[in-house]
Amino acid sequence: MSGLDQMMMQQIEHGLMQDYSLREGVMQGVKNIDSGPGCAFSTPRPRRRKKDEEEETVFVAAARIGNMNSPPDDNHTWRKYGQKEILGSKFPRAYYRCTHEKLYKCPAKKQVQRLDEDPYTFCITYRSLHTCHFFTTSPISSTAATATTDSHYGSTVVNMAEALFGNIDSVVPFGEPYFNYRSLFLGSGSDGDT
DNA sequence: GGTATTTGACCTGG
DNA sequence: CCAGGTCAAATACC
Repeated sequence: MSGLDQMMMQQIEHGLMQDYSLREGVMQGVKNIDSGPGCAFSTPRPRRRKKDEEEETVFVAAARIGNMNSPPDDNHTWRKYGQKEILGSKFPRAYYRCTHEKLYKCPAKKQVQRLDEDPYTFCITYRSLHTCHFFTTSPISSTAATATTDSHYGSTVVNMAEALFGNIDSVVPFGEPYFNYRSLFLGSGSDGDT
């Protein structure tokens, strides 16, 4: 098994995330949710919630030029699977899942909530870890992937390796300039904005 | 025709 | 019971 590899991936992804987060000027706050009470599987719908999953809340400010209507994209493709209006927020919260969730069993999910205080700022909460780290359309995993005969993926793996080794700039073309980010926490009430 | 997105309903947790 | 989260069906766009 490539458990080590997976772990490495996670670390790398984390680093990468921080990397691009810094690029965009993002304030990052990681909150690990840990609940003790275990849930029995008696329910007909084992919809697990509050596990030892990792939750990363990232505040990112989108540019006020054009794409402010949509949150900045990371190195993954997301498919919106729901939207709900959150109490206390003027804007609805969007729920996204990895596009390749079914292909690569990528449990990665993210919630995008626009701050009512700053419509230009998005509160993106990343949940779970990505099994598909880069390449929105190409799979990862050297040979673990189902496609082993497709030489097309060969270059992908190489690129990935380069990305992992620090050549991320080559594979992560951030063409969207984000600026003007504000780190504000709603609910704190300690913000003397007058 | 296929895929992604949209909207409502349903379910779970607090 | 309320709020939040997820799924499913329908629709729009590619």
